[in-house]
Amino acid sequence: MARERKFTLEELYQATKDTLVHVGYNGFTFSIIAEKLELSRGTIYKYFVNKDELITEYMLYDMNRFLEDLKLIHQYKSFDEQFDYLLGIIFRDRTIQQLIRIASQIPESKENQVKVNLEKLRRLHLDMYAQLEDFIQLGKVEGKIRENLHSGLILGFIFQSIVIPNHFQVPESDWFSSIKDIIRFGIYRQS
Amino acid sequence: MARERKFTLEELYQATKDTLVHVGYNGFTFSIIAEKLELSRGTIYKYFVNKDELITEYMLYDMNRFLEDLKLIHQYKSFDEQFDYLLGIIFRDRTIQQLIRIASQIPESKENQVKVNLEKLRRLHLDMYAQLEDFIQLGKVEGKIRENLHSGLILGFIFQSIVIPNHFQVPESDWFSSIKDIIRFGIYRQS
DNA sequence: TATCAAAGTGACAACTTTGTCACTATATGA
DNA sequence: TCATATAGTGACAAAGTTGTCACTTTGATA
Repeated sequence: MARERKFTLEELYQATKDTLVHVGYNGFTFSIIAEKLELSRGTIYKYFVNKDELITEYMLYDMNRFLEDLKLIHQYKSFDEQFDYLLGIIFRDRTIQQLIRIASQIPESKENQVKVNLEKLRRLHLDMYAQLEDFIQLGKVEGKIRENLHSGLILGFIFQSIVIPNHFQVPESDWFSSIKDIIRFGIYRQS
Repeated sequence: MARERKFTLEELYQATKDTLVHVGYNGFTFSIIAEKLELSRGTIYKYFVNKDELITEYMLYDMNRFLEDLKLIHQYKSFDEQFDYLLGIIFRDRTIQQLIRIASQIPESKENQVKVNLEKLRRLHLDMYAQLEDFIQLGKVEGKIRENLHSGLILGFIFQSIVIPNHFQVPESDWFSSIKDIIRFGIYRQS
């Protein structure tokens, strides 16, 4: 009983993600999205009251997806296996921490849905951090990682390393395994 | 023979840097700068034809300053000393690679001065890379760092590590020495 | 094949940002 | 104290962005 839609929610979210990563929160406009999806700008307003609502809805979607993957880390019992698994999912989803940083730029909105979404995002972020904290603790209990390193620093290292730009077009799998290697053992030759 | 200026170039550049880091290229406006310096917007146009010229002039200034510091690395002969020195200046100037990323967002301008500045910036960036490449080679020749690691990855690792956000307010000097430690030896306990 | 619910459009007003310029202010020294 | 060079201002037009809405399109189904 209705006309066919010209785009799917997934396409819209993909365009939102690409645009956010490319031009940042302040460069994000509905015009850019409309052009990418070959729509008129007005159409997007049928689904989202403004850019903050679109951006936060997309972020919730993507963050939930990432958290589902993250929670599967418990399938692995040893720290080494968990390390491999975690690095794999972060590498696949390289934008996650960039999005977290962008989320913190969204101004306090009077739009109620945006407020609610930002609150939910904050909770997801805490949940994510709790999962990761468990992972670090396991590493310390197993004696795999040094106890004197602050876990916030270790996690920061992991997330930042993953997004090092591969300017020299090193093949993806070599690049990825070198990153894991550096995180584990650093750049110095073992004496 | 003239009226006193309400601001110095250093103050203007400082405001430019803070604003760029805070809101990104697309969020940058003369209004924000004018407000910070308690000026009218029109005043800034007396000195810079538009935001791209201000931003690129500021970046040249800051990049040149950083490169001068970087070149002093040759005062040190051993890789270990160079490593400490380099990490120190990058840590002091945490914004450098963020600025490099922002520079790549400035659109091709028809304004001639902006074109020239962007070209100069590209050359400075290459010069910087050449210096850093020497540093990595020294480390490999001395047998300090592993030869199988791509130097682009090592440098990326160093620059990204420095900007890990210190959410937990770990004292600056502890934070800094832990970062150096992880870069050298990774997060795993040495067996 | 007529109906109608959902999808899409583009023109409009309100608002913001950008760049210009005639004008005002002030420190210096003739 | 007055001439003048440089600094600063705020009002304006042009351009871009945001949000709204009456209208058109389309496809399923009665």
